[in-house]
Amino acid sequence: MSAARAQAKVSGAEPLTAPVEDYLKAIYTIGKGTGPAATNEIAQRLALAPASVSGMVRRLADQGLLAYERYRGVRLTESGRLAALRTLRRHRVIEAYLAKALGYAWDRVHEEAERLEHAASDELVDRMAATIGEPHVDPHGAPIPTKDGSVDETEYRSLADLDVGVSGMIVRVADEDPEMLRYLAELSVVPGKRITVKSRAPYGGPISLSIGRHEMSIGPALAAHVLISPVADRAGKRG
Amino acid sequence: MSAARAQAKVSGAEPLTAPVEDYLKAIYTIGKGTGPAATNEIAQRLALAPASVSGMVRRLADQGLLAYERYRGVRLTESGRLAALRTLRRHRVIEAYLAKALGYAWDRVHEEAERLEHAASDELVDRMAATIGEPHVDPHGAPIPTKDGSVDETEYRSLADLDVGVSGMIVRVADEDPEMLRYLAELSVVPGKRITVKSRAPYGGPISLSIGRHEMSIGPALAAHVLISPVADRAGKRG
DNA sequence: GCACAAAGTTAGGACATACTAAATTATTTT
DNA sequence: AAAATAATTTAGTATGTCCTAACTTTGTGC
Repeated sequence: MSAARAQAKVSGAEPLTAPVEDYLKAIYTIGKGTGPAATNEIAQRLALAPASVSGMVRRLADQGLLAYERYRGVRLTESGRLAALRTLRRHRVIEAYLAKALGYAWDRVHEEAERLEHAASDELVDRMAATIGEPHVDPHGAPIPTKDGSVDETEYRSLADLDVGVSGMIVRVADEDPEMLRYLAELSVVPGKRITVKSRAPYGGPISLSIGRHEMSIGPALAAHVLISPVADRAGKRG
Repeated sequence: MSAARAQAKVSGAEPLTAPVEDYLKAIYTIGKGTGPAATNEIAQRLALAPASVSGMVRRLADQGLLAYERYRGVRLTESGRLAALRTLRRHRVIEAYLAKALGYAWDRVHEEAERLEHAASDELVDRMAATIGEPHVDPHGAPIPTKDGSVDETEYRSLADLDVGVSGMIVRVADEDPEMLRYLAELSVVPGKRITVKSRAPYGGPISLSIGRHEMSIGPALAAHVLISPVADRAGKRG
């Protein structure tokens, strides 16, 4: 497990607004923590006009949350990264809590968490986490940052990239599209399942899989949203 | 138990903003549901300048949530009253849930609920309520409105108004001041306790009480925040 | 290396919410 | 009923977040 650690600079910060937290989250996930994020991509992820993003990133840069050069995209500063991780922790703990303590279906937790993450205090989130046994991942397999800003940054391969014959453990699926999540659950494509790629049709054709006794085939667009931790198969071959 | 019922006019409403919900809640509690609320009182309760309230109530009136005549105060319309009750239900269910399911102290639930009430969906609130057994009151004894907009509107007498010798059951205490709540808890002045007024000093002097074996005395300002359901005492006398 | 496309920014404006200061209306006192 | 006081509103302004339209910069293809 590769973990990134952050110096806990105790910003004397007033609380961030909901839109600001959303920007930071988006920039974090685009840049995978430290990388740059393009204006257009931020805009797309937040469903905003690019012009709006230009304005906002300037303000966030003034507040010291971003490093920003005109026309060059943005990058989180250390304090911006920590703020993003706090929000991400909130979001994922809330998702896990809703699923485990309140019986939410896994395709419904994202939307609810998306609002609650801006209103829940750190104390509430910590109590939720404690109540359900300090989970390390949310219901879709996304790692939950710790209070001090550590997070598992292992990069997994997507199911779309696995070679034929390779087996792996499903570790994570994309969490935003409820319909997709329901479909995946129907197919038993959920974190923790062992999966084997049986065959792949060329030119974007279907990928055939087996999970336990079940056989199925899915398109590459869907497969790209399923992340896999490779494990040796019978022949000792790796992905 | 007197209950007020409301015709569930299914407004095709976009969700209300947090400030709007706060205004409606304030107006509801000032007017006890149907009465008028003065601009100044709304302003005081929300810690805003009166001028800000004038502006807002006009917009709310335009939206059909309030009946408003310049210089005459406001009154909730039926749809405004229902919206206020929805928020109040959210708030109180959340308070009860935090206390019962997550171990929050009763002096901390208000602040957390104050933020969550604007972010929680009806579904979440209903699940919370179901999980803790559909409570009828929050941790401070305030009645929880039902989903269809009914609420117990019984008006109780405050401890400050009880005559000497009278006994009663504590049904509710004011919920906003954490320090006061901690003090009351220390004295066992909590909902459900049987209380008897032993004596009252004149000119705003202390009120002497007994709760079980405990004897104590408190000032009238504090007593005013404790609501009592009168019960016959040994002599059959009533408050 | 120039022209065009893509990406990004600025300009100007809207809306919700808040403020202070000044004006107005309502109420109370004398 | 006039004057004084209290309550409320209007006027003008600020901030945060968003928009569209027009402009500028960057990068690509020849």
